[in-house]
Amino acid sequence: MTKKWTPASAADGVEQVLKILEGKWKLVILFHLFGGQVKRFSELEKAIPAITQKMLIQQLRQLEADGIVTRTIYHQVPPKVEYSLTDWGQELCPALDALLKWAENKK
Amino acid sequence: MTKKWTPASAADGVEQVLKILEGKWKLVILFHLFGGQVKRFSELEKAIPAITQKMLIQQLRQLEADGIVTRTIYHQVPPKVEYSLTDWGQELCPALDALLKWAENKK
DNA sequence: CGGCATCCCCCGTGATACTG
DNA sequence: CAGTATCACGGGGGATGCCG
Repeated sequence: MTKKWTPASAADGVEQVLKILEGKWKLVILFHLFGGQVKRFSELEKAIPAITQKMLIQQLRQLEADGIVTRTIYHQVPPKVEYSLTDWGQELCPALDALLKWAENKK
Repeated sequence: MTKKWTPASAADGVEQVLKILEGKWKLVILFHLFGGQVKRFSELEKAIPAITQKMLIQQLRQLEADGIVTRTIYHQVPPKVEYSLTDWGQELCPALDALLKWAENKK
């Protein structure tokens, strides 16, 4: 069943979501992790050449704080850190798919 | 069928969408217009007390430019302008619904 | 290799006052 | 009623350099 919204509460809810997705690079990062992919910090850097280290870290930390990505640290030399999506993060995929389909319908 | 994405193209597509939804007030406005509602400028002002005139206009203009809302002007005194969603704008509703449902699934 | 700190600039937002 | 114009500010984001 579709939930009952007031304009205010619905906008509030989606606003929370968009705040999570906000930030120039979050989506790019997410799409690189969708499908259960696990990537190292340096792999993400290579995959997204235009991003700066500062931004990559910052956005990853926010995604982590929001419970979307998981950070796994291997205490070894050289250091190794892997990023992957949480289950909840994976479930975001269909929602973004809906947005993409909507965008394609434009014309 | 689900479209085939490269991380880059998918991120690009959704980024365009988020750019459209961006802006502190767009979502609030949209939810006030969903379901075929037609609202006058002053009605939107009353419905969203915290917004300033400048912001309301600006966001409405951007939504209009993006093809999401329609602006109807009645040349009379006093002036009267009505805002409503385009068909494409209405179709955005289910996509936002998907985001809301995802957010509810958190915990 | 992975991450933090600092400086700086730009733009989105807000407050206020004025107009057709 | 439905805008436009102007000023001011705060924070997101970029560049660069240093640490464990």
